[in-house]
Amino acid sequence: MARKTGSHSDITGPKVQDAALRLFARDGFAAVSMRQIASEVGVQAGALYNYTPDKQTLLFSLLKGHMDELLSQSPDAIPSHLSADQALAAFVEFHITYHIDRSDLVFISYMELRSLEPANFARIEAARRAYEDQLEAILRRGQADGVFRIEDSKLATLALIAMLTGVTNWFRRGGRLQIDDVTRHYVQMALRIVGADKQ
Amino acid sequence: MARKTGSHSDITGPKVQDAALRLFARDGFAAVSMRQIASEVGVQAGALYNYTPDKQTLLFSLLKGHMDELLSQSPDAIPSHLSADQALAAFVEFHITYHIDRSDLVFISYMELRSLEPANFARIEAARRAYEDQLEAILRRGQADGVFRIEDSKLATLALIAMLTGVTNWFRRGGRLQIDDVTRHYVQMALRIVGADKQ
DNA sequence: GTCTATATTCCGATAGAC
DNA sequence: GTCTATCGGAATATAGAC
Repeated sequence: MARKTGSHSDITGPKVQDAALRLFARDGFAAVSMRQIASEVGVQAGALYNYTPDKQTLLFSLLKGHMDELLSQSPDAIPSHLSADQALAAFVEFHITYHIDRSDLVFISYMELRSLEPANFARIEAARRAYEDQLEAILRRGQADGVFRIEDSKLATLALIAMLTGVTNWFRRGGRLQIDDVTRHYVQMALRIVGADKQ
Repeated sequence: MARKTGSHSDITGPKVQDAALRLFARDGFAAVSMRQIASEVGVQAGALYNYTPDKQTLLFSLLKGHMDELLSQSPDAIPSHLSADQALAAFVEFHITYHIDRSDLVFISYMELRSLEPANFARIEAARRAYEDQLEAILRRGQADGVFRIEDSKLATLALIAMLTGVTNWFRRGGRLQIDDVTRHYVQMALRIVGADKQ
């Protein structure tokens, strides 16, 4: 079926998101112009406004989509057949493998929160906290079961998240380490942090 | 001694740096205008150019000053009377206490590196790597002494730095935890990561 | 759906008076 | 050292032709 010339909404739409993500991560939201995004996509600036009402909403939709997918793919409850240390290992593996090929999204999710209007900011922050709460639930379960030796589960949660997400800052495919190596080491470090390593 | 009206270089200079740091951290380098900075300082935009040749150099001088002071205050060698675990504990305490009241600098040092010209970027990156090498030296010493059980000292260094620096993202003075509480917990977690905790 | 053209605003940086 | 004024350019977003 031939398509009318100049009608490419199902192609152009994702290209706009991809280009915006890449450019926002590379240069920062404020430094990227709508003309730059349009140029990457291969259209003129005016055409972008068929896909987003404004630049701010374009950023928000990227971050919202990221958090929604993260929350939909992460196990929202601890499977009952797993012990706390097994659940923690699974969380570490999930977190690293999910984020490792999304370093651009991780970067702008952390950095361009401030570029969001307050209402949009609040929605992203709430999603992030919900995700962190999943990890803290694992730590509390390990505390309760006597498997983990943690004094402050909130502090340990924040320390773990920072350690794990930091991988996206330096990991490069084809580098010295494979993803499996990285997850194995980080699982061990995570178990050690909570006092559950098997020596 | 009376001062000539309109002459305030020793007062205005630091105010320019302070205002630029705060605004860059809040809104991002590209989003902040020289007019905004001038307005914060209480002068007109043109007057800023008595203190910096351009906006880019203003950012670089902030980051360079930060790294220079960090490197000058951190112990550049491991005191010989300290064991590796004592040296690690000292590093953790230094890193947290140094950075905890400099969250703006930490933030822009991580985020606005990309806003630097390549030559300036390289200088900041080199300083950052030199700092990380100080931590890795401690880990290698612990490995050699048999005090630490680490498979990959580079990986452990990156994990530790990420975990420790993450404190600046959430710590607030007057909050639930005092700095001493935070450092105590993080020293324990750091020792656990390297396999040197005393159970 | 995309284009061209444009209204409006703001930017970094400089020149010259005081 | 700070001011006012300004140059040259680029920004977001919109209007209307096709």
